[in-house]
Amino acid sequence: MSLRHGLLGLLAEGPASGYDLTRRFQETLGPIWPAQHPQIYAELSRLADAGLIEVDSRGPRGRKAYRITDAGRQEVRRWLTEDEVDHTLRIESLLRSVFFWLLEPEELTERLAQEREFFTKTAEQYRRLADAKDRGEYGNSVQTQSIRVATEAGIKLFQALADWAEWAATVPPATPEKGRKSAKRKPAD
Amino acid sequence: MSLRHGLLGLLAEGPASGYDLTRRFQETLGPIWPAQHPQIYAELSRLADAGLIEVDSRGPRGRKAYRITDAGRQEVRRWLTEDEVDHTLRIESLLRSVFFWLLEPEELTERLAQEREFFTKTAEQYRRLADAKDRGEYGNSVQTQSIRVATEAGIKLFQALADWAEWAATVPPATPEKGRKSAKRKPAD
DNA sequence: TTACGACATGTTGATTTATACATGTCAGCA
DNA sequence: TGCTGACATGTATAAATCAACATGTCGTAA
Repeated sequence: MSLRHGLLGLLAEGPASGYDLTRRFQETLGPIWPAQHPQIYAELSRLADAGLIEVDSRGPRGRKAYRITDAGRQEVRRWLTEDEVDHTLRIESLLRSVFFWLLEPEELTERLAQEREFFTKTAEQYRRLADAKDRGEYGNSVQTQSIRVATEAGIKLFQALADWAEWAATVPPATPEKGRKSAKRKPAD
Repeated sequence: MSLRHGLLGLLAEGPASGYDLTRRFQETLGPIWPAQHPQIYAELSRLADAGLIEVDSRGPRGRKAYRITDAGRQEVRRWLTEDEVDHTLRIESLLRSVFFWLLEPEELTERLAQEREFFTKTAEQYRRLADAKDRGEYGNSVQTQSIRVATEAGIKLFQALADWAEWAATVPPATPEKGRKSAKRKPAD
């Protein structure tokens, strides 16, 4: 249900078409909340049916821009203030790390180096974006400021992951079963 | 497809039943890769059909423990070494932060305080777990060491988010449209 | 003028994930 | 003995997501 509210939130800034929203979801929100255009168009129809948005204008090439309604504005605010935040993450890198013991030391080193590079680069990107915003390149509307705050999260998050990959590479390879009894599990019950 | 490999990875440690695996997905992997039991049982059937796992033993109450096959072991390793990591995240907290400008300053303060508390607590939990592991409470098998590494990611990740929430609370509330022109967007095209 | 690429919106089907329902077993205790 | 709660596995249904297909418009540059 977050896509629904994400769309409403973006439309609270001003009218936009499905195409616009798709681009913003891919460019700005892509790393934190991916969404493809079929899902977006479908959700826009549902939002319109529910009266939370309405067609604002029709442009060339069948372009339809939607505008948020009062009910819609109320609904985003309700979401932000009343709905519980779902803190579930889904990070494939971390899932994989649980199985690192299956890799040979060299394979692990290689993998961690790749991960570290990716995370470092991504953190860099966010840092550059934040700098541009701090220089005022995107104006200083309230919306821009919120995105600046979100960007800071991106920086800190990816920097943390980069630090993690660096740290993980320093962990000495486990000497399997060093005289200790293995973690072999017998079936419970 | 990650659930499939997650299950294979867990089974690489030793035989386990759907029930066991469900618990481990909820307890250990829950925060980084959620999965409910219907999905797990279904995937186990598919894995068995594919010959990547097989029934190891049958216990009381219809309990079926699965064992990974050689093909399965090969498949997890292939996944870890050859498949590209999907770095897409999905973080509702961050999605919401893009819309913070819709909140009154007091509402925002409240929200950020809640977020910070949650992230701090979670980081704490991981830290305690890591300490216990470092004291050797879980033995020192290679598997335990991998989980220790994953735990470190949890610590760093949630600490970064906690720091972010703390930092965000210090950002002065934007004075909307201070003589500058608004970010109101006209429909492109 | 015609061909191309960007714009723009949709449908279809497959896969994945989540929620709710349903069933039965076994251990321990009252 | 009968009840309860944890164990254990599944099905059914709905919702969310993704990949692929499909269609048509408009501007522009060769």
